Amino acid sequence: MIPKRSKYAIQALKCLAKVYRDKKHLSIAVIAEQEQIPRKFLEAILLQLRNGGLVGSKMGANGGYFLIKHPDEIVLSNIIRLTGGPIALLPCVSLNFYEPCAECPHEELCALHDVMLEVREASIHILSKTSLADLILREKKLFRKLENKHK
Amino acid sequence: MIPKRSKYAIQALKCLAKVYRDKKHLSIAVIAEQEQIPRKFLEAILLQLRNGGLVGSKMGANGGYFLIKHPDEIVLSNIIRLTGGPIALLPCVSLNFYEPCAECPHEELCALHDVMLEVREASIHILSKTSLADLILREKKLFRKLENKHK
DNA sequence: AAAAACTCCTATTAAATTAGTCGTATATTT
DNA sequence: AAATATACGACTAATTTAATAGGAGTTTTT
Repeated sequence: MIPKRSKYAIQALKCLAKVYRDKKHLSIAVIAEQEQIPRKFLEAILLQLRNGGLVGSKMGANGGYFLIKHPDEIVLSNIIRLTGGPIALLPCVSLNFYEPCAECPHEELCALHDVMLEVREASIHILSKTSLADLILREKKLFRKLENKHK
Repeated sequence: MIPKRSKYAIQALKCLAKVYRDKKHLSIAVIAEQEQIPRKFLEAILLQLRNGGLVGSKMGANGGYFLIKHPDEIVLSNIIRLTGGPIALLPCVSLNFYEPCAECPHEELCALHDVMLEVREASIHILSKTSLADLILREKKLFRKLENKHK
């Protein structure tokens, strides 16, 4: 399970992606209300995303946050790593949060390690081919699909 | 990340799988020492596995735990679900621990839901094709591989 | 210049989950 | 009966995650 933090981050970034082409920025308060995220919690998350280089901010009245990268370039694995932590199921197969297993004398000999590596690869493959732009596009498609059903 | 519980469970079951054909049973104490798992913690885990129908137990002197199913039939997804909980990255795509997202008005319209479903399917596919027997076989192969390297 | 609308930053608290422990009852073998 | 196991419920500790509080610093609007 990814933490709520990460889910909130994805939601917030999706909002920002939707106004990207207009070069608009959105304030914490606006995003928080739109996405039903606790204001102060969202604040911390956006700060994290800023430090991670995904978003920029503008201070002062009429300020807010905006995407630095194109919505095509921001992928889910990226967001989750910045906010959530490991995607891998075990520390010994995590790229960014690696820790050896206490008991395992040789990682090379551990079959579980191997299997968990496979799982990680499969998960990351999907999560890093899906960008914010993809999410939005996909949502439009889902909407049209549902519309047609009701006709 | 799966909890330690689940990793301990896999280790313990692997031990039991290794003595399966001899119809032997192992005591908590023996497994705990062999695998460096806190004794009492392992006790709780084995109980969980027993309630889940994976192992049986025999009380009294010379008692212990043993596999009920064949090592071929016990797969990782099974073990993790019994001890750890969800494999899915979000509650809304979990088979056994499903909970709807608070905000999502229509799950059918949520692209994230879709992506996370894909991830779950990919993970479960791997985890449920890998059995205890596979793990052991795989470990033997890895060992031989390493041996050949050193020749 | 002052007020309003923002972000920025640090610290704290609250809640939930996970890890691990203790004591005792109960069953089985020797 | 003594020794060796599991069974079980209650409890504690540690860690992580979620959320809140308060105010300092910036920029825009009026």
